Amino acid sequence: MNDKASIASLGTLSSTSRAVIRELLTSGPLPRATLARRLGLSPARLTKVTRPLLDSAVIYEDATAPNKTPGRPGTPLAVHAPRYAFAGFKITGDTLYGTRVDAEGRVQRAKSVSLESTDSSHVVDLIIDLVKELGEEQPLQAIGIGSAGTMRRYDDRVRRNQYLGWDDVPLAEILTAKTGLPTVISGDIRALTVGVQWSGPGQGHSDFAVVTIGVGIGLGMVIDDQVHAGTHGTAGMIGHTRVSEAGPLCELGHRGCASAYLNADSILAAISVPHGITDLDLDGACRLADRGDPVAQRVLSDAGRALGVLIAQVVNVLGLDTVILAGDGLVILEHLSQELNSALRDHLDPWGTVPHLETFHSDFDEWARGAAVLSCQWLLVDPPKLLAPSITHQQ
Amino acid sequence: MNDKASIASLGTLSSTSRAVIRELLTSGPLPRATLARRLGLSPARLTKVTRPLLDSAVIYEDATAPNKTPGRPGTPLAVHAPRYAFAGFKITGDTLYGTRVDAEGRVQRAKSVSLESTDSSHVVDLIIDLVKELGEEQPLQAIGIGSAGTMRRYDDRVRRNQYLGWDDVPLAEILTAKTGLPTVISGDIRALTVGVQWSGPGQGHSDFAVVTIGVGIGLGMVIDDQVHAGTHGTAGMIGHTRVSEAGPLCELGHRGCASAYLNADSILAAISVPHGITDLDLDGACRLADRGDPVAQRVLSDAGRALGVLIAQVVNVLGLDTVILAGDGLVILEHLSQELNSALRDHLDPWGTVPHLETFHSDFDEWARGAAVLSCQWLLVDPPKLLAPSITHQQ
DNA sequence: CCTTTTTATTGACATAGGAAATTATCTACG
DNA sequence: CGTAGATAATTTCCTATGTCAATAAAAAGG
Repeated sequence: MNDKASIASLGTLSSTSRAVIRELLTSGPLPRATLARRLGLSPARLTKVTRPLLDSAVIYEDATAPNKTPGRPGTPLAVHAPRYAFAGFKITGDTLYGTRVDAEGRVQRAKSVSLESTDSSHVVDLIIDLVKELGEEQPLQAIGIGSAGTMRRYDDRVRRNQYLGWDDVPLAEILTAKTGLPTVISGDIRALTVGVQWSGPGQGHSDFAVVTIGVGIGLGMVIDDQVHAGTHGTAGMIGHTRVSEAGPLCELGHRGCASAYLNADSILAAISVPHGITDLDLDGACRLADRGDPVAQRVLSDAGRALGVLIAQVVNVLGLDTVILAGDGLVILEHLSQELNSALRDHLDPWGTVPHLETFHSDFDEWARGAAVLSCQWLLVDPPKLLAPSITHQQ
Repeated sequence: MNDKASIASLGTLSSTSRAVIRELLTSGPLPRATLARRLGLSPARLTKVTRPLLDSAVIYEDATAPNKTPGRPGTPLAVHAPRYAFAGFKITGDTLYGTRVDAEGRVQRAKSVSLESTDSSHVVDLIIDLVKELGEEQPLQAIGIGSAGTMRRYDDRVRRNQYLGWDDVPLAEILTAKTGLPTVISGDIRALTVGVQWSGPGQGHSDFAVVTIGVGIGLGMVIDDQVHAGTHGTAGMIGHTRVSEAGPLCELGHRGCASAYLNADSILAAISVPHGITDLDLDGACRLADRGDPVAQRVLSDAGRALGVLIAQVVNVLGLDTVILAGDGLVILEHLSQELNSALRDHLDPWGTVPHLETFHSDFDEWARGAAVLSCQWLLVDPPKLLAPSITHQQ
């Protein structure tokens, strides 16, 4: 009949429609019957909910997959993911990484620019330029930003960012005013975790943790399908957990804390100082260890032990069976897996279960991608009140 | 008109009605307007939802509280809590503790019996007898059971209980068959945590942890208003967290683990062995420390340090601002608060916030009370499908 | 007494959802 | 090849849940 225009924003759909899309995005194409069972709806309702989504080309009927069970085969529904684009940014102390992804989290474009200053108005200008550039070919649904700090899961401002020197910058309001796009802010590790959850190795897991190593140590966690940030956004601060009473000092003067063993700078200093060398990087450290250098070997095995202890503690508290390792420091992982595993087993509670460890090799763009996926999740889970519902059901 | 009979089971109410009752039970009497705002409903809906609840005397209109703001004062609604009774049990290795509580978690009766054997059929018989006795004066809404083990939040069976030697006992099914009452099983620490959450010091907090010391170390956590149990019910297993690389051995042969410092038996052995005494209890240990006994003082301060490290780790992972200390080992707390606080501050992440520590003095009945509150929460949050809805709305 | 302010109720109406019957489309099997 | 059995999807009809706008109610302060 009346050919409705396509849906402007996924955030204006009804909660049931959004639940359908969420399920399709996180689980892949599914027939109506399966969807109905998963969402606890009747088949009748599902037909009624999906019809307007089909009419407006938010979703489509997938080619019928071959079927070996008796009975009429279901026609899988799938989201027209490429029709919906999201912009995601990661702000580090010196660089702004930006990506455009589709609803399934596939990166369509990526671009990074150096920060000339950490002044918030400068960074805002850079973000706006990048938003315009990324949105040239296709309108954007939302903007997601990840940076260090103590933001809540879906926050509207940057809180306590030590690298940028920002405290309480209402970035979402500013960007929404200047771009007209709904914007959400989150801690970078939380954004990465959402990327892992919806379109990474966390898919299909209701509970897991992401542990990142690199400049610092990060912990993101998904509990009951939700990213957990803590009351004040301070969850996952495990970088200064004491691993040993002896051991090296971290930059805060803690002896034997995790960052003193695991931060890239700590590892490099621990190797290069005794050897009197400079210009070492993690790859170089690994090569040294491969060649039998005792200092490098010891430093890396100590790092492995520290990581094992950390993971064990997280698993003991949360009772997880999946932990995903990520971060740019991951190159050292194969040199420390032995110590890691033995420390993990040694510190796990005997009544707990040994978690499945997965590695997720990722660069900085992956953090920006996570922020984009975060904005998509935000629209589909907890959309801001902006516009009137775009489609209604008729019986 | 037709004077409907009073509601048989709270579990048969609609989800909105249950949300209203939940809010009233956890926040106390509230006027309709406030209730509507908190639950995200329109005032009109609230009037319509609460009318049948008033008609059937599930709730009542409280005496109007004095009011100083302009405008018509609201009439607070309150739950007829004493009309609804729940039975809660805690099963230890040698005793069964039973309580009957009302919907607000107030204990109406309590009784405990010793187990003659840990045989499940024997324990089942004891529970059934106690259920009958507790339900004499008033019909029971549900049964809640707490025991050690790796049960999920609202489970139907006892899994891996080391003290009873049970593994996979379908206790809920058995008890429902024999008593006709909906039954829910949970880990004892989780049951205690629910008691703390709904009618204890956790009221009003969306996120907090309960740490218990006594025979063992327990950790219960509430995240986003929900008790967290982990995928396999193994969350909160922090008893064997390594606190130090030196230190005493625990019963599993871990050197310097938390139980080696904090379990009642460990503390008592550490003091009585050097002194060559027997028959020491925790009160005695405290008296020794008060009198200046260096062994007792050292053992207790070590315990305080261990507890501080444990709490810091939990807070670092979860980002909590409230931690509640409980358990029968709490008597030693004032002797170790100094070491506890310094270890806590020393091990907390500098970007985290120092949590508010509260103590909750409780006996074993409190654990049974928690199980009863758990069954109430279960009915109101996630009721089993048993009966047809008992009241309907008419426009 | 009247205005302001907030709470509570009412009735008209829209939407979300389910149950049961019906139709559609596949496999298995004689 | 045709039919029985199984499962998927739709249709029809009904109910439950919710909003909106208008109105009444109950206080405080002139």
